[in-house]
Amino acid sequence: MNAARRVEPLTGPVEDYLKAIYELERGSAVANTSEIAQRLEIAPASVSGMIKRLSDQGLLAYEPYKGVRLTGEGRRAALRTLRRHRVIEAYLSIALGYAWDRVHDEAEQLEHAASDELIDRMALAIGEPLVDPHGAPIPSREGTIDEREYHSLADVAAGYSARVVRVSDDDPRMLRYLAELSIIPGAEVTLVSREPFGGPITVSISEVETVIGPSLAAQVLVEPLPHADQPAY
Amino acid sequence: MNAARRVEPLTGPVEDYLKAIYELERGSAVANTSEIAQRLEIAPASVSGMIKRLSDQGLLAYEPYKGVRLTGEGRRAALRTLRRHRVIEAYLSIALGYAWDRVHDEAEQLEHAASDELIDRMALAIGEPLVDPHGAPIPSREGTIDEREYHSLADVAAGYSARVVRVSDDDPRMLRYLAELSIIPGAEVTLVSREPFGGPITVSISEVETVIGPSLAAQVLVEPLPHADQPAY
DNA sequence: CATAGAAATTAGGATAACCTAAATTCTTGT
DNA sequence: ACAAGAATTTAGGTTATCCTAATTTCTATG
Repeated sequence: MNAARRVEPLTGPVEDYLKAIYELERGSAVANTSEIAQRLEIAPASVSGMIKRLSDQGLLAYEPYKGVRLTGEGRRAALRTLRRHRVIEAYLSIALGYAWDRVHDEAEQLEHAASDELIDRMALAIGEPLVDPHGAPIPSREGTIDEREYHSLADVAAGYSARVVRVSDDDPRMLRYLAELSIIPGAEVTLVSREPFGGPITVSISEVETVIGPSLAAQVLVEPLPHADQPAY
Repeated sequence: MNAARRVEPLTGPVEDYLKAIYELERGSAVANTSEIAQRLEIAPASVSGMIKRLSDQGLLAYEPYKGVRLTGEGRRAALRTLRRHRVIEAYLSIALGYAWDRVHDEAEQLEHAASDELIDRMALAIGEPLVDPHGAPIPSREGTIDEREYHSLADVAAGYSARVVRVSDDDPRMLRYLAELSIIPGAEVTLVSREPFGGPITVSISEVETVIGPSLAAQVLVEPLPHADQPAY
């Protein structure tokens, strides 16, 4: 029963660190200094310093040279920021007509300035959506989040179909390209064929065939659709 | 033909200084160190330092011990921030149902984080209003602003009527009190009587009489309404 | 299993924005 | 016209966040 209720609000940079660490942890259990540095576009030495402070503040567990993990408190703070970010993205898209490749950068700024009241009003105004415009799940006000893991389009076997659930959100050019191909959350995609040795993948979306590279396909998360044979992967 | 287009965006604190100086200048031609310090709730010594930097950056004209004035560039920056602030206030109130005593503080944070695109979309979504919820004029995208000056309710002579055009916006408790009395922009107020020597003022708003102090009345700006005799003041 | 190269940390600095205390300049009343 | 008090500035510090360069630790390969 420690975790004295924080009085000082977290600064913008601190929120960014926690968010980055949360997402890196999901991929590999611990977040390394260099991964964090790369994601935040900051020198690794700066990350070492910040990590030490955050660990002193009880927001993360840190063993030098072995990476960091969020504590319960750090995780709550990260999810609070993630909720802000994704509610803002959804609001900008639904209520203000933003293009889906523009919402990320704007939300990146606003998430540090918006009050809880604002986030709640925004969420209410657009019907409390469960996902943001890229299909990423929005944490609840209470700090719970849908942590289901999905396969990517790169894992779908030839002849199988899948529904796009989520695409990676931070590269505007990629998002515009995906939108052109109608590869957006909710779309049904059938995998027509794949070339071996990491070659291109041919997919069909509403009767139109397109060829995409495997690294792009890896950024598109899908859920399997029913198929005569089993299993989908 | 100098004024090299600024590359670095201004920081939040710098925007706050410029906004404060703009408003102080309107009352007295120059803004003094202590006035700025008081308005920003910062030590005067800190203001001296900041003023020097802003003056080096060409945002304001500064003569030690004599106060500061905005340069053209400083004024443009101040109006840009003021537009952000007031568009946000109006949007929160109209589109998100914020109470009018809550919009100021929220806008104070968001004004430093919102992009031009966001401000423009917000303004468009609520029909490009000309004033914020407190009646303050919203600068245009091009940086022009309605600088008309108004008398306050404290200056209205007994027997005359006036329309409320604007109230001071930064004290939530005062705003709630004014709203209770229906002293809000657009309201018609008739000055029933006034006690001498800075005594209370009796006003009538939609047939209801209320007594208010002169310092509160001074925060309420009005425009005269037609009256049998002339002039209104 | 030793060591080269990668990863991480420490050391030493910079900048922005604040502070308090001390010194300076201005203003005003007699 | 001058001295007291008010206003302002200067001096010296602090904190948060970043940097580069140097050093230390880890790890994977021959």
